[in-house]
Amino acid sequence: MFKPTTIKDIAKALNLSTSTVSRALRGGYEISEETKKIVLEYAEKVNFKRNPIALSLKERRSYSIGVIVCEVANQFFSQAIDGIESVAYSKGYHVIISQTHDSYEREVINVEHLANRSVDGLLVSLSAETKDYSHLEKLHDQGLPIVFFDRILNSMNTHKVSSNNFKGAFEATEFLISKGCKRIAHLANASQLSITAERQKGYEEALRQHHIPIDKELIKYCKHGGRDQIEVEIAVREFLSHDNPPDAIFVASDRLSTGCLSTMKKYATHHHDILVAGFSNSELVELLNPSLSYIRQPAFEMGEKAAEMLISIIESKYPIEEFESIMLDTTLHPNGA
Amino acid sequence: MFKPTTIKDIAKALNLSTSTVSRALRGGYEISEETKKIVLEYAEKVNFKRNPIALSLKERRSYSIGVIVCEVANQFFSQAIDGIESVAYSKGYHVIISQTHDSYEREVINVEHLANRSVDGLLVSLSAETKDYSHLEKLHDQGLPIVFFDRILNSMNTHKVSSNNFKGAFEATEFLISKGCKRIAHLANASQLSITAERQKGYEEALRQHHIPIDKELIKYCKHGGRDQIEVEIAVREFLSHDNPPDAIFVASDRLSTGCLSTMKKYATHHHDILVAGFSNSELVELLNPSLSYIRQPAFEMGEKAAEMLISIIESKYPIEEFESIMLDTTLHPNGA
DNA sequence: AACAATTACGGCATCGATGCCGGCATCGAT
DNA sequence: ATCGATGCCGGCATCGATGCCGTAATTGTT
Repeated sequence: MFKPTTIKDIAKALNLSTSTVSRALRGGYEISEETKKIVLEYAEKVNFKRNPIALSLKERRSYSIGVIVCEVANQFFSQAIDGIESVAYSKGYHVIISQTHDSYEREVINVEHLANRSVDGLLVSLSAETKDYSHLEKLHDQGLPIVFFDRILNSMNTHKVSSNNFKGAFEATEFLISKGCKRIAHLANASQLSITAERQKGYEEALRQHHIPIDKELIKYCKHGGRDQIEVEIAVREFLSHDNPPDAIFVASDRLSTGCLSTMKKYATHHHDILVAGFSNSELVELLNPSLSYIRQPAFEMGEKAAEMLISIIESKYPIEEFESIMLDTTLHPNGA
Repeated sequence: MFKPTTIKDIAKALNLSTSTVSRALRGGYEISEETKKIVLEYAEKVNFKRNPIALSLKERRSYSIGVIVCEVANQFFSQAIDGIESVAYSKGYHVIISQTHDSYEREVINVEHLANRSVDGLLVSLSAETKDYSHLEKLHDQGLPIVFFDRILNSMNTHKVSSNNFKGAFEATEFLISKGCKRIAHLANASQLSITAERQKGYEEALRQHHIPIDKELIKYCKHGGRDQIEVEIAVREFLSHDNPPDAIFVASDRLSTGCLSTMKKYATHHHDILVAGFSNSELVELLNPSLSYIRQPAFEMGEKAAEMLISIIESKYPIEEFESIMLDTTLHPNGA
């Protein structure tokens, strides 16, 4: 069996009390230099590591933060996680990652699991399916620090980090217009997500400013966030088979963008006539065919910011009253014909 | 502050002892139906959740398993993690993911962190840089269950899950030969990795069987696993600028495959003359240009198997003597001209 | 020399949940 | 009526580390 050395083992071996050993190892004040040296050397020798579980129990904190994302395979989130980890590690926190796969039930289970395991706080990007937020609100009311990033919950009073979705969508749509497109479809994520509304507004505003009518038949939502490829296929094929088909598609997220391209390659004989622009943080975008103009979010920085904010709440001595909402800029990368 | 209800709170509220409450909530034997009902109802009412930290301390186990991978952004690993999670969740275990980014130091830090946090076992895929295995051997000797997957450590006596790298590499190379390629380069991972040796053997055996000489100048290793894109670029550009350049490249891993294509697109004017085949579990492969013939590993199944094996060790009442090595088949997906 | 002050360490309770053991009460049996 | 059996529950130690408090021994002060 796996039995690490404890402070008690050291105390017994050196004929000291556990208190003395503990203080020799930590603060060290009130302990003679001589004893300290003996203890430190012996601890080193037997490869002593203090048990963080015992500490968590006593101190009511674990020095770990939980992260809730839909999936780590999505490059936006894996980049954000890298940002989160870089900040967390430098401040002595461990990161526990949990995937919802855009399922509401998984989100509830994972959130409760992490809360029970005494994470000191939660970084949350909502699942596409989530419409009921009571599992999060309950914990927030109990005092658990929560910071949202990307897919935020506006109604909760806490820190939030997002990118400028309106502007990103606006620029992408305007780019398509500048390329001469007149009928621009919009493939959107689940309608209850914050990012969906913001990006749709950007899309519609760009059309409006360029006097292009908004056609509701050219806007389709994927309510499971494209968790199943088939969901995306159906939507895109409806666009393609429209009486008056679009000459461009603006896609609202990473997974949908690639799903859209796959479908086009599979079914559209003349897919080079349709321009596609979408949100994507994939590192492979430049290699794609059909090509994709893409809006990139500063995922790493968003992760950093979110982690910094969460840790500042965790370590704050007084309850926070004033919460911040940070918005970072996206960048447009034009591509293709 | 965040203070969940404890068993003690319930005991006080109902004027019972903590032992009684505990037994009422759990086994329930020796407790009258009446008391049980009262306790259960009250616990439900105040949303009681037992504290897993306290349990971990007492029971010396956490019902969580640690996973060490180089990076979750790599689709092979994110798929493997999905497999791990599906098994772990169904057996009541939580999964803690840790990324090494193919750095040896990060691997050591993360392994020790997880061991300290009392994971019940570890699923490990080695970092590309790792040559010294003492951090893992020490824990294994202390009795911590460890199962390797993909990038395994042959010298350690434990369960292992891998794919048939030899066969996969052999088939890919043979495919390139069948397309008429005569000078086939090999872009490999760090030389100390198990997968590197196995794949190189498959590559060389295919050449041998088809009477193609093995040219050591056409084999290049990326000792950081392509962590920096520049590492891949240098290797590929050396291939391209060779006096007698290759007409095909067989690439040994996911990240290297995409890095190779990027470099070719960037620097090779006639890159369509060079066929590329490589290991990749990316879902975007079919959309890539230049196109990539790819060998796919059953990542999800590998994760499942590895998790099942680890949990079987953890839950075994007697020390395991006989360890298994499982090997799963890959599939070749031809593409391009 | 007598007392205060400081040094250096041990004892003990604590965090939350569990389980052994011990005890009280009620019931049935002889 | 007395004893054993059983049902039902509380007390207490335990897991590892910490920190308050108590205390012995040594040093310093007048």
